[in-house]
Amino acid sequence: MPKVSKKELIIYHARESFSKNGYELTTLEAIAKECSITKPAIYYHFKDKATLYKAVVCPEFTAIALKIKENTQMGTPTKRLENYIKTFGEFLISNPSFSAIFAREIANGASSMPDECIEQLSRTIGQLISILNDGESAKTFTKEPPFLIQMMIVTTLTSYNTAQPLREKISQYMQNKATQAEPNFHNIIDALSQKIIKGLLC
Amino acid sequence: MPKVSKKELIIYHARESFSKNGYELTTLEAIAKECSITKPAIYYHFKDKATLYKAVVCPEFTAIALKIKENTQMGTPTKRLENYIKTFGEFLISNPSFSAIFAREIANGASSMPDECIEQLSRTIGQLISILNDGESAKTFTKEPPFLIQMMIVTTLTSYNTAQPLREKISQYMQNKATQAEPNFHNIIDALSQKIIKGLLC
DNA sequence: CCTTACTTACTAAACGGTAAGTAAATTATA
DNA sequence: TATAATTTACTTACCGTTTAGTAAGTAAGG
Repeated sequence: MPKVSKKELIIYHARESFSKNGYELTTLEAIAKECSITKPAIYYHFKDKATLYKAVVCPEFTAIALKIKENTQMGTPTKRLENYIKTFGEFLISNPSFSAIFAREIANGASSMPDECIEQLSRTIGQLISILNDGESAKTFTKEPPFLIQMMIVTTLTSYNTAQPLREKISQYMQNKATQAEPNFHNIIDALSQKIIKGLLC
Repeated sequence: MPKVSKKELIIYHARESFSKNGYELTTLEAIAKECSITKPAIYYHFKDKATLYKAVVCPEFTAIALKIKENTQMGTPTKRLENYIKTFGEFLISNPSFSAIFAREIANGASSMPDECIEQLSRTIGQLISILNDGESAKTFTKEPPFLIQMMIVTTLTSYNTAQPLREKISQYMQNKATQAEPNFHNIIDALSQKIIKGLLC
């Protein structure tokens, strides 16, 4: 029996809606309905819509930053980079709302991203930079712009998730091409990891 | 003296706003103001907001599909793939509004993308599939999910553009790390192209 | 009796879209 | 060729709905 407070319930349904519909198309009325309460009840727990949004996204950015840090401390640069990519990918699997929220934030230039999240993101990228630098020093990696590598990892994976409906629509236009079975996301993570590491090796 | 019709002027300013603010936060009133006309004048030229949006995005998708086709017909699979990536990248440079619009469409699962654009996108991906297949047959490329490669190319490049404000914010949190000069976008295209091709080679 | 956790009822503003009118250009007609 | 009719390209004024946010009231628990 999950003993979840009403506040957490609101956050849960808000996350679903922000992920599915985006910030603008999410209405507090709809969230309230999902929670079987009324809209002003949300205002009892949260100052306004933007604050609710923060309550939705900040924990996710904090969690991913923590996991990345935990999983990319030890081993060779290659192994650490592999773990970086896999940790991020696995996080997207266990937090299905995150891909869409993150992809929209990037598309919007992070204009509405709370500072707290940006700080967590910097930590994550700082970790990536340290891995790339170590790999460079050890002459295993070539020198590349770290932010490009970050984008290759995170936007490829998040967009692969959000673009699933697009893939389905596109495959309808591809009658001629053989419709191969869609790889599952674990395979996509592995394939991306291999491609990026191979691309970086000296 | 650029002889541009009022209709084209509306499309121009609409593109600017859709790119900068997204579909929901773009108001017809604001577009009208930019054109020095009134809102109903827009309705004289376009049925509704969605139709105006189509008029903004469809030409871009058609143009990129055409350019890709033109530039990736001849040469070795490696050269064709390089051209695919570079053509896409150069298109983003000459069409600065496109990155944000495209990135948002992907983030939204292309739910509001006109069928016409999806058809153009399918053509583009069809072209990529043919390059990858040829490379596979020639034993130069390993077999990879084409859609993953497509995402690695297009979302990395579009997001690299849209994420520029984010990069600036992040660099403020990175006092300790040396702030290396930001590579220009041509270099990013080259670097991505090399990484992807290297990752795909047998 | 006071705080918690709400509900009902409401306001204000924004925004997509429309109705109706009009000046200027274009075309048809006498 | 002068004039009447029509179309083009708008404007002013407005409507209806949606939605964030608020004021005020209330039932339950400590």
